[in-house]
Amino acid sequence: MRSKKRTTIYDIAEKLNLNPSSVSRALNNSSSVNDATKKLILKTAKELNYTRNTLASNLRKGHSKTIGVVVPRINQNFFSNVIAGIEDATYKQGYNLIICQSNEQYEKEVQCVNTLINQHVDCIVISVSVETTAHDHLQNVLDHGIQLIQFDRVVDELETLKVTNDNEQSSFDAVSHMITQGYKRIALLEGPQKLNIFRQRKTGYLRALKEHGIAPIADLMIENAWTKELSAAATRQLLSLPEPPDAIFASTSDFSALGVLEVATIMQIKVPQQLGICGYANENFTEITSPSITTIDQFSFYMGKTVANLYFQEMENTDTVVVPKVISIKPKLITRASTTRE
Amino acid sequence: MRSKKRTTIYDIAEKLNLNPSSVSRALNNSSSVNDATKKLILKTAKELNYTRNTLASNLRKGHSKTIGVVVPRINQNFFSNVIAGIEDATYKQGYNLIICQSNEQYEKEVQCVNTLINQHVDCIVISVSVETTAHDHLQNVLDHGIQLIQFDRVVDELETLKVTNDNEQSSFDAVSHMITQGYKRIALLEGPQKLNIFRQRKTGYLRALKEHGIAPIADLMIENAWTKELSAAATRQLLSLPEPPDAIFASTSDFSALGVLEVATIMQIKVPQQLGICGYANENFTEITSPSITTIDQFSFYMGKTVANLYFQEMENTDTVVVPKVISIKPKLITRASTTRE
DNA sequence: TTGTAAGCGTTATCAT
DNA sequence: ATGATAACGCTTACAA
Repeated sequence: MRSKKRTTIYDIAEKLNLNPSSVSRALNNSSSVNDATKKLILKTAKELNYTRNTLASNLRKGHSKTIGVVVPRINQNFFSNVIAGIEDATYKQGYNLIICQSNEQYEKEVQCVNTLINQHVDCIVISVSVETTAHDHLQNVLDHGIQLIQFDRVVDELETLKVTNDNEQSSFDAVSHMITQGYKRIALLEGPQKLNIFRQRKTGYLRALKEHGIAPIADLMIENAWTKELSAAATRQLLSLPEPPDAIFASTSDFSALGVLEVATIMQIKVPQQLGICGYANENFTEITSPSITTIDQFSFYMGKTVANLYFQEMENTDTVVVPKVISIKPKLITRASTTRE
Repeated sequence: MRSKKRTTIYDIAEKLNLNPSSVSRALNNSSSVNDATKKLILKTAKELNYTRNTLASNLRKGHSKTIGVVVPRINQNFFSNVIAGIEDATYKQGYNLIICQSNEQYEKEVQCVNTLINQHVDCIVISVSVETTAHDHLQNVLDHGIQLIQFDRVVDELETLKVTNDNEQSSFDAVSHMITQGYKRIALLEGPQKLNIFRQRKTGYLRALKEHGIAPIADLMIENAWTKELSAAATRQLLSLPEPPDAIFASTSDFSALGVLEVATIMQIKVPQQLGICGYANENFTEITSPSITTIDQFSFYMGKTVANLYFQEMENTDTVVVPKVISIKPKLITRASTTRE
C-alpha cells in the first residue's frame, strides 16, 4: 500500500507523448502553453490522480513555503489562539505551518529551532520559553538567512521583527483602574523576571503607583507567582500580613488570579469589597467565575494574524536591507465585578 | 540576507578534498567511513554552519517524516490537547507536524487534506468537521498510499486506523449517574447527528433511560444545541415546558452546559436541587463555576499520544496487508456539584 | 508553442 | 574506506 508509486509529470508526459516541461508548465498555468494541450494535460493529470510533489518543487525553487512556529505550550489558550491566527492568514497564501512546543524548556526550544532550520522553513515564529536567556539558537536562525519573528515573549537584545503586547501600558491601566476604584494597598504577583513581558508588567505597576503618589511596598510584591498554585500560596502569605493588601494584581495570568480568588473565597474575604482582583489574558473562564474577574485582553488571534502579515510584508519588501520592525499591540482592560466596588 | 547561500555537502567536500558521498556518509554516521575523516567532516560541518537540507534528503529517500493534522479548530481545548499529545510523541521520533484547521467547513477540510497530500506527508491525522458527510477526500488520501488515522469524530464507513472515545458508554454512565441521583426527567442537548460522536452520545442516553425503565420523551431531546448560545436558547425552551425537565445533559460540550447554567442562574432555578446539569469534555472552567459542573474527561492529551503511537506501530508492521485497527478510549465521568443532590 | 537539458541537495549503488 | 554517478521529481533558461 504505502509504497505505491505516485504519478509524476513524467507519467503524464509519457502518456501524452509530450515533454515533462510542458506538463510542468501546464500544471503551473503558464501562459506559454497551448490551451488545448493544457486542458488535455490537466484532464489526464486528474485521471491519473496526480498531485505535485511539493518536496521536489520546493527543492528546485529554493524555498519551502513553510513557516515554523515554536511556542512554550500549544494547549494554552493564548498560544493556540495566536497559532490559529497565524494559520488563518498563512493558509490563504498557500503556506504551511510546522508547529513545535518547547514545553517551557530551553533545551527543547533549541532542538525545535534546529529542526526547523533543517526543514529549510522560510520563517520561524517564536515565543521563547521561560527558561530562555541565551539566544545563540536564534542568532543561528538569522545566520541561516531565515526570517525570524518573535512575538509576545521576545528577546529584546535581538534585532528581529517583533510583535508584542504593550504590557507596560496595560499593566499601568489595570493598576490605575484599581486605584480609581479606591484600592490603596495593591499587591503584585510577578512572573519570572527573566522574561521581558513580566518585567514590563512590573514596570507598569510601579509607574501607576508612582503617578498616583503611592509608594511601592516590597512586601506586597511577590516574585515567581506565575501558576495557580504559586499564586494561591502567595495570596495566603499576603493576606496574613499585619497590613494585608486590599487588592491583588495577578500580572502573570488569569490562572493566578483564579488562585487568588479561590483562597479569598475559602478565607471568606469578600471580593471585590475587601479584596480587588485583576488577572491577565482574558481566559474564557474569567467571565463566569463569581465574581467575574477583571482582566486584560491580548487579542491573541489578531496577534497571530499580525505576525503572519508582517512576514508577508517583509517578503514583498525587495530591499536587501533588513529594516527591524516592531509592532506593539495595545491590550485592552476588561473591567468586571472583581474590581468594581460600588 | 534571505538569499544567502547555505552550506551544502559539496562545500564541505570541496574544502576537505573529499567526495560529497563521503561527507554524506559521515553526516549520517555510516560505519563505513574512517573515524578520523568522520571527525574532520563533522568538525568542518560545524564550522561552516552546515545543516542538512531535509527537503532534498526526504525527496531522495521518498518520505517526508512529516505528519499532517487536520482539526476543526486549533484553539479548542480538546483539539489543542490532542495536538500537544501527538506532538509530544512524534517529536521524539524526529517527525514534524503540519497543522491545519478546517474551521468546521467541509470545503476547507478538503483543501487542507489536498495540501497535505501535495506535501507528501507520511500520515494524515484527522477529526472531521461538522459539515463533513462525503469522504472522497479521505479515500483520496488512501489512494495516494498515505496512512490515514481518524480520531474522535470519525467517518465510520471508512476502514482506517481510528482512535475514538467510547462516547456511548460515557454518555450512558453520565445519565445513569443522574438517574441514581434521583433525577427523573432528564433532557438531552444533542449535537448535529451527522457526526457519529453525537449519535453515539444520544444512543448512550437512550440506553441509560431504557435500562432504568424510563421512557424517552421527544420534547426533552433538543437537536443541534451544540454551542453555548444554542444551548441557552434550548434551556429556556425546556424550562418553559408545562412539565420541565429536572436535569439537562449537555452532551455536546461543557460550553453548552455553561449556557444551561447561566440560564438557570438567571431564572433563579437552583442547581443541583431543582435542576441537574452535566456537560462533556472536562474543560478547565467546569471546576470553578458555581456550582462546579459534572462532566466527562476524554483524556485528550493521551488520545494524541495514542494516535501517534498507533502510527509508529503500523510503520513497524512490515506485513503488506493493512489491518484495520480501532482503539477506543474509555472517558471518565467526573461527578461534581451540579448533579450531586445531597 | 514545445523540446532539451541542467540543476536544486541528497543518498544509494556501483566500482575502485 | 572512498570516489563516481545516477536518481528522487520538479522548474527554468535556452534552443528549436
